[in-house]
Amino acid sequence: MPGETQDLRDAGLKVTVPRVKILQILESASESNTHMSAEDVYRALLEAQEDVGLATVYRVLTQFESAALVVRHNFESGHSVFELDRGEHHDHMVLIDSGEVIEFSDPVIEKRQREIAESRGFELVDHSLVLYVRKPTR
Amino acid sequence: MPGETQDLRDAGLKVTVPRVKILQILESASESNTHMSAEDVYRALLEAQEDVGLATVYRVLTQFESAALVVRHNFESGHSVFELDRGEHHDHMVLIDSGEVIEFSDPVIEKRQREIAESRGFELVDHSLVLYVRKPTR
DNA sequence: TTGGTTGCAAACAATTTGCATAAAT
DNA sequence: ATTTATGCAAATTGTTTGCAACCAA
Repeated sequence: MPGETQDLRDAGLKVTVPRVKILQILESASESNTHMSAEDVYRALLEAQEDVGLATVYRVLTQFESAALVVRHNFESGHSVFELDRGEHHDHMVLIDSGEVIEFSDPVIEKRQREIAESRGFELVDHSLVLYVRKPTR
Repeated sequence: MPGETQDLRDAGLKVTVPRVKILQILESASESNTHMSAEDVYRALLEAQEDVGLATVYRVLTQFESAALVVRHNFESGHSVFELDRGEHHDHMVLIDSGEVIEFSDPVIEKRQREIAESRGFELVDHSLVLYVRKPTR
């Protein structure tokens, strides 16, 4: 009866060991505000002695994305990273030196984006905003 | 003495046929506000009867990026698209249905981004903003 | 029981690299 | 004459798919 089981049921997915375990891994990553790649999740599973194939990790993550349990980001080309969808929308700030990701949300920008799209005659469906920042030189 | 030749010299790159031709292709794409993938550029070269290898296209585009002649975007995972860097910064709006890319620039958002980074104690170095929009349903 | 799920290997797509040859300065 | 660039094929990387065995409902 842990939460993961219910989350999976709600998403209409069968409750299997790989899926529960992957959800748990994403949950702990979420606590430390970390974004994981499929490869990262795969390694975490191996460390936890779980014998899950990499292909399954990809399949499960894609299913989770469709079920809106996770959000996929393509910050850089070459690979995707995933994070648990905790509902509230936010944007990202990436520290150039460390690669650390900080989340933020700003109503002014959100509003302005909608205005810009509408002023061009469009409806804003989604957006992606990443600020690349660094600690001031001194 | 065409402009491309000088651009390459200024960038410290040898003036070769592939490089000049690729610059020209990116220039005409720039006029029609189009973003091209490496594959797109490669096909354009073939159509122009230029016998340039795909690997060279990748190498040249990467060099152009380092030389700040072009900007690379990763709108969607799987492949990069390139556009000539005409100096003025701008963001992008992608039409969900057609994939068409529209450029825009908004001082309010630019300013706010800087404020957000600074309020967290960081210096804004760069950013990426993409609005995914669609034509209103009716 | 039975259809959804998994592991494994093979298949793919985008991009990179090694190397011998060709071209630019 | 040197140094750098190119073409081609082979190698890499990230991700997807076919399929037989497996497992949750």
